[in-house]
Amino acid sequence: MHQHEAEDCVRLVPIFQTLSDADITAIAKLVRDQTLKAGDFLFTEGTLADRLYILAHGQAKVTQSTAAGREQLLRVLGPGDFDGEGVLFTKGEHTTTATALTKLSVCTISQHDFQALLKNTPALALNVLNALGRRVVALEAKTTAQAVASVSERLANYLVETAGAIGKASFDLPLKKKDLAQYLGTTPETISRKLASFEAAGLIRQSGRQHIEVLDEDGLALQD
Amino acid sequence: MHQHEAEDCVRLVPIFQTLSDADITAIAKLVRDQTLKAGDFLFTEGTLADRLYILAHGQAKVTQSTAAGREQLLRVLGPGDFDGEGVLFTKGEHTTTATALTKLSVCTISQHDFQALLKNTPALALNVLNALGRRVVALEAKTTAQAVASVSERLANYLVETAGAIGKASFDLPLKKKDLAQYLGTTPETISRKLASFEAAGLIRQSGRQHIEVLDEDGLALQD
DNA sequence: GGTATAACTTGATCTGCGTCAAGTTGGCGG
DNA sequence: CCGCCAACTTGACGCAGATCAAGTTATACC
Repeated sequence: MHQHEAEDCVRLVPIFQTLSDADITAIAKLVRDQTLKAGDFLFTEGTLADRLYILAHGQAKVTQSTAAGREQLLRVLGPGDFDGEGVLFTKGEHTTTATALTKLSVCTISQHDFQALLKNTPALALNVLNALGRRVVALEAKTTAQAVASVSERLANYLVETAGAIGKASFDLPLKKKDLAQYLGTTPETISRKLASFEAAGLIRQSGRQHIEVLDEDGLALQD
Repeated sequence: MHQHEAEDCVRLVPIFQTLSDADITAIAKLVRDQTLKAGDFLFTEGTLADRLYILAHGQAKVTQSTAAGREQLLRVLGPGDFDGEGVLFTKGEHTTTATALTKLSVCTISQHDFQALLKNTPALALNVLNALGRRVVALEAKTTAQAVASVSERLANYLVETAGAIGKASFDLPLKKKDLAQYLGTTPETISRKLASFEAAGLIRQSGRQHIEVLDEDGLALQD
């Protein structure tokens, strides 16, 4: 059962997906898996980074905080996402904190084992390069948006993207407003106000705590 | 001479540095090198990304712009830095623009050749992973700083870092104020004012257009 | 070495959004 | 089904920093 969990986890992850069955079984043996409940930490800023974390089920958020104590949400991990690439280069400390948003299961591989894997499995190294490449592109886009776009723009854009990712115009926000605020680099109050004004403008409809219906995607796209 | 340039270029680059002489000579044969003058583009957003760019001499800036037309400076490339990792994964378009800041020479390798290199040289793949890992960490830090720190903080921090990187308290800014403003996510006017106020507070001394002397590093570090 | 021009400075004004504070609501545990 | 509490909303206010405008240097080029 445990073993089975581990193999599931390995099969789920894009960076392992193109590998042979034999490779996957071998990797599964190196994997340790654990279950966390919402609010638990996968790892925290400043601690030794010596394992790679792979999410099997559930969601987690990755944050970073400044001396001033404010926190920025960098990305949300879903099933198949991984983090902890501090492991990949010079052994060092985590520069971010990962917190479970839901009950979740996560698989980990030690730095040592993962580096050995990379050496023996060239295809894996390419897969990881691809994944990191995408991370860089996504982060660059986020940095740019943060710096040059207004909160309205960022929020409107987020709604359109999320609707697109989910595939329909009516959906539940995957994040609490507080987390969404951290993600967009603003405050819950401002999120509230902007959503209210979008609704007043007939661009969206809100109901319940988290439910949003996008009525006018084009209108949202041209929010200043 | 041309060949010599190429080999220089390959030797300069950290991702190639741990490789054997034989490998380096082989790689140098795949490299194409060119010279650009300040203001020229290495590549532009939206064009096909099919080469890896490695800076041999000079400096370049990497920027990204939004629909609204505003531009964000993501990073400055110096000798040995590389970019264009769009090449590394699914063939796609550049999501950023790179512009020469000075006269510079750059070496490029085609996607095809680079992927072949990666397959045949496992050590190279690891080096590239390390470099990308560092890029991710740096970008995460930049995103966080952008979102939660004031302009004063970001500017003060930039001055301290730059002084540290150069190794002395008195140095020339490597960037025009306009570019520095784009990098820090603000405007040239604000940079001017903040520098003036740092000088008034006795934290720095300015002379000429670009010259800065850091007088009180600790004082800068605790700018709000 | 003078002068044209981009780079920068300084000032005045305006505004988005953060902050603090005081409600209000939804949903879950008992 | 009720009451409690975190999550959210709404309002009032202030300020960092953007913007617009009008000088004031530097530096590069003839």
